[in-house]
Amino acid sequence: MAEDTSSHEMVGTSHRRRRTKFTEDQLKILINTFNQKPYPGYATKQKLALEISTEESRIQIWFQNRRARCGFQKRPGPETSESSQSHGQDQPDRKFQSREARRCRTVYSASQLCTLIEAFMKNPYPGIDYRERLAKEIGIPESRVQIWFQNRRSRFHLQRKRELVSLEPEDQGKLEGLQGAEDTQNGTDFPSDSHSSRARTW
DNA sequence: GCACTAACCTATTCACATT
DNA sequence: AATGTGAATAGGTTAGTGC
Repeated sequence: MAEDTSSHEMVGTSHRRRRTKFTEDQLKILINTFNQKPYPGYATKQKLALEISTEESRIQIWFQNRRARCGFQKRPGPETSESSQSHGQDQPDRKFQSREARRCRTVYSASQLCTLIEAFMKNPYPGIDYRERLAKEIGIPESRVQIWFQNRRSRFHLQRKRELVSLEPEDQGKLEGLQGAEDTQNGTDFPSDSHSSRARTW
């Protein structure tokens, strides 16, 4: 109970969301659903969220963590069902998975993207407070902002990898050295203030 | 301290629209 | 068909909470 968004006043790098405490009843419902459907679709998650009065994104995280704890290690596989034998080695149980529909794809307007990109260039690891502010500003749920940042960072990393591969060996050395040096959060160097050259293909 | 677990991360894949 | 990108996933780490 030490939280509350004012405990640290920070630039936004790592201020986490307040930890959710599920009640016994909530957990009962979650576990029950999990036992029947470890990979619920969006509709199920929404319904659950309503039922136990929490956000859908919390349900999503709970299922992720639960699967990890329960040792799930196979995706349910694309809903092609019978067709994917090529790598269908040892699906645990291919019953429950005529996969339910995903959340509808969010379509961002140009101005929303502009705001997001600008924010990303300032800070690729925004804390909960900043994400919420941003979400409010552009009128989309905070969970979407979080996912957008995740995808953006991933693609940034990917882009950098590709660059490294295409560089001369000597330049690679330089770059790698640099990386090690300014490594911030997770072993990466993001543009902290000025984004470099390519910002727009992804 | 330690165990448990929500929150968060990267890397990868899926899915679908656009080019 | 290739590309771009939001959504979902596995698997890992960080950190709050309760004992």
